[in-house]
Amino acid sequence: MTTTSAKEETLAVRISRILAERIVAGEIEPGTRLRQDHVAEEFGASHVPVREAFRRLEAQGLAVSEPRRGVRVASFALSEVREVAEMRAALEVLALRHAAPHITPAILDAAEEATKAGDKSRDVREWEEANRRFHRLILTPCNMPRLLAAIDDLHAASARFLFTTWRSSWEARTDHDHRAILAALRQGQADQAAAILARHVQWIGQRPVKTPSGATRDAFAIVG
Amino acid sequence: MTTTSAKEETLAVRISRILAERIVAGEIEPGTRLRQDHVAEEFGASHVPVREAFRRLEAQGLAVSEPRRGVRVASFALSEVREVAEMRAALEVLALRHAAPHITPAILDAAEEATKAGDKSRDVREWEEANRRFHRLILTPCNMPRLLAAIDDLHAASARFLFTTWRSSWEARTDHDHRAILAALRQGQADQAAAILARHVQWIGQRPVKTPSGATRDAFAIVG
DNA sequence: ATAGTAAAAATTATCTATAATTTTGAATTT
DNA sequence: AAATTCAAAATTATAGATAATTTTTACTAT
Repeated sequence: MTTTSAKEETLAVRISRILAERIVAGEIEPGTRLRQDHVAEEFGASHVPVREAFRRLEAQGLAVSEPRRGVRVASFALSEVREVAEMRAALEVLALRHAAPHITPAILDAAEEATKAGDKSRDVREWEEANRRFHRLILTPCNMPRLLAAIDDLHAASARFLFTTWRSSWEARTDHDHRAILAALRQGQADQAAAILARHVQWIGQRPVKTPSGATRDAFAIVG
Repeated sequence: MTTTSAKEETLAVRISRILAERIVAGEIEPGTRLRQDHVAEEFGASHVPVREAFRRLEAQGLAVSEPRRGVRVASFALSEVREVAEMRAALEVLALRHAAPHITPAILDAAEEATKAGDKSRDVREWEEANRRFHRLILTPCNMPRLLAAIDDLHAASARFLFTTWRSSWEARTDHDHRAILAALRQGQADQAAAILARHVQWIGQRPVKTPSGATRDAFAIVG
């Protein structure tokens, strides 16, 4: 997600950001058509910036577009969840390898705080926010903007799967992986930390879930 | 204009593809402003599809856009070249691991052909085409569309660096890495193939080069 | 001469309007 | 009753026009 300053944000960027949040949160079901005039009306805009927003969502993998047939919310199969998880593992490991030498004790403390916040979380949304904060904290020092942007998009996709599955039912749990990663980093064992991270990100849960429309289907989520 | 497009390709897609080719080929220098009305006029279109094309280029990392200040061709520093190379290594290794079990002898033969074509190439463009064909052939069987799309974008970025550097001066050379990768795959040694691929993709050459505007600067390129 | 400032030109971002295409739904036929 | 066809409605894609902003240029003052 390319974040521009809130004030100097173009209309297309704002629209795409808000639509992305809704799709990730599971408020709009996969396959739902996004109709440009409806979206335009909602935001009090014309459809030109809406179309640009659609192109952004498309690039993020949150929407798919067919010429002359419009745009719909991207669907996802188990295979795609796995794909995103494996890509995250590969890229986060790369980022951590480069970040490790630049991670300060202050960063590790902040990451510890994020882990605690995750353990205390009351719902999925809270947990996801803390989890993303943890990952961002330990990866950002790699100083590779393109890599971090790619990881951000994959995180959004992961969060989508997560929210779809644990929409209402959520019970806090202590995140042993996060603590193990921090312990390894504190001891300067970057390889060990990377290995745990790789496994951690690919943890996939699976359970039946109710869709917003009432149907029941098999769902799954990455929880790392 | 006559909107009877022979293909089912939208105008925005065609414009972004052609602009991407130019940027990758080094025909437009980094930092050059892309002015929507000029582009629109050239393609005989209005600026709406042009703006959409710009959003696509932005997502591919080939252009950068600032609100109200327009879009310019993305510049690149050595650090960014390295970043792309490392991302490619991480993702191509992942793709190869999944592709390996599904690679048939016919695919390996085709990849061998691509390698030979690369060895015979008379200019960079020819070599790059053969090189990309080789990588696509051995990676496509992984059957992970999102991963392959990400790799494609990284290839485009790599090609950009390559063309900038070896624009005119090119001498063919036999690609030992490609042959070693194929040999390992023929013997069912996927890990070995992946290891060579990872190193191969990160090979970075460095040399002084003349820019289109006449200046001389240090350039570099991934050649794998 | 150089720096600062204001008017002019160019450019971006958006809106309104129009053409083309697809989807929907009813009427007709098998 | 099911399938097919054709017209109407909805929707997408593009064009043309307008307002806002930035960049450039020219002018003035030091």
